[in-house]
Amino acid sequence: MPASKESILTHLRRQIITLELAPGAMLDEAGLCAEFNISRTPMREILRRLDGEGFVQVLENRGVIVAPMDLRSMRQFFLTAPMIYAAVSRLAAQNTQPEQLDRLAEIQNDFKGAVASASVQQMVYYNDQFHSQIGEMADNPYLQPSLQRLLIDHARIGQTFWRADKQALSHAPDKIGEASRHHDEMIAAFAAGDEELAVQLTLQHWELSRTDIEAYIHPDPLALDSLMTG
Amino acid sequence: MPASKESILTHLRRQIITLELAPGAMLDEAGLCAEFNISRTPMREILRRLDGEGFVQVLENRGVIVAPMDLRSMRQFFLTAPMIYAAVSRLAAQNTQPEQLDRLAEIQNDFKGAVASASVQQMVYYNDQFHSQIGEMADNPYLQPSLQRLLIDHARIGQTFWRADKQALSHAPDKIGEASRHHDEMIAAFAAGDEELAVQLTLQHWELSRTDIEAYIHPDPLALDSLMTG
DNA sequence: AAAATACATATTGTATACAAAGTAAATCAC
DNA sequence: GTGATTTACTTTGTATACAATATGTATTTT
Repeated sequence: MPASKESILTHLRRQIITLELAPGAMLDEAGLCAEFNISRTPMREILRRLDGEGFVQVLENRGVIVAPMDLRSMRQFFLTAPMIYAAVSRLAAQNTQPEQLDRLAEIQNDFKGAVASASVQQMVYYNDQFHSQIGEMADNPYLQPSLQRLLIDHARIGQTFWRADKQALSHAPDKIGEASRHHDEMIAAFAAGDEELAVQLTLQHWELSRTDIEAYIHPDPLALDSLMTG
Repeated sequence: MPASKESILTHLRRQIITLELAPGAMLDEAGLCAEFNISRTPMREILRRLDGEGFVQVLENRGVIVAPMDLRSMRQFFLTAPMIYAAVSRLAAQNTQPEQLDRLAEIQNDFKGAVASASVQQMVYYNDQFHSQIGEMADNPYLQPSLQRLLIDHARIGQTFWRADKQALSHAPDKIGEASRHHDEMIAAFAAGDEELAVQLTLQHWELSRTDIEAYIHPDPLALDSLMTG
């Protein structure tokens, strides 16, 4: 039996943000059709839709690739993310519906489960879901598409954030725990409709992620120093 | 001979932002196929793409409609537009490439031509192109999709802005002329790489548009007053 | 007569066959 | 042997036939 289009979309989106499908990787149309038991027409529609959402790029007459991550746009990412995240959080705090908040808490629960089971892929996935849900709550059709694009690359760029192994955890401050605590505090801020707190927490959360990513891209020069002098 | 997909996309986008196709209007797939001499498969692809860009909505098993304009999202529009426009202008001032600036000047020329010939549809179209081009110059893949969505509704909501007839022009301040002057000054600011000026002009430009739209939605209550007392 | 069901019709979604474009390999020229 | 051109093959794009879903009308039932 063929898989539903919606489930295929969800599946491919998850594979892309967890890096199961590498940026720039070619997607084989025929192969995907076989994998999900559907014909080319609906599969092509799925791939075009993923293109519209920024997950893949359709190259005319030359197939489909997973959206590449060039360092060129990295700078734009760092400039744009805090602005959009803050704006979305503020709106979410203004507009939160009770069921949406319940859903957010549910996702945060799943996220904690992923942390407990040390599954990086699930952490990445549920963290993405968490921030997506805040986008839903903001209920702003103009910001939504930019937020989604930021979240795709944030999930992929920030992958290392979640890869802290046991050794690192015992030495370094528990970043994952801190991120999770932010989530809990954000839920409380949304519940209270406290815009300012929501924004403040969002920026703290961003800062945590940013420093980690920058440390990865731009490792501490002292380490290099000791290599040269030692 | 069948029309190219690109030309059909451009055509439909133009029809939608100029209100030639009304918000919420049903689009007849078969009719469009006949009109452009292509089969259903590529036409469906075009419609899905327009959905991804926010021009239309594909309703599962129930056809395609031009993206509706509900008053619900109007508030979000007013909240979001100045933030995104300002951010895009700043980035554009930072990144402007000479050829891009030439193209911007070219569009502004076409825009002035539209003003001279008093063609509202062309004014709407070239004004949209002008601001789209600034988006190109900003070269930020994360902001681009939100900007595009804002521009779709800005073009449609602001339609009345350009409909100032000769009578109105002789009495009221020349808003169209002012908007055009803003465009010229923005080109100069981009050419000089003057971020602050570009942002300031963009916000002035927005303010001009905003007051006009609000005056239309929310007419001067004094007129109502005189009706009641006279 | 009003409501509900069943049928006919129109429209949308999917599968597949065909056409066109791109890619790679082999042949030919130099 | 190297480079260009032709040819075979693979992959993508388009047309069309078929299936499924929705809609509107007519009929039946109460």
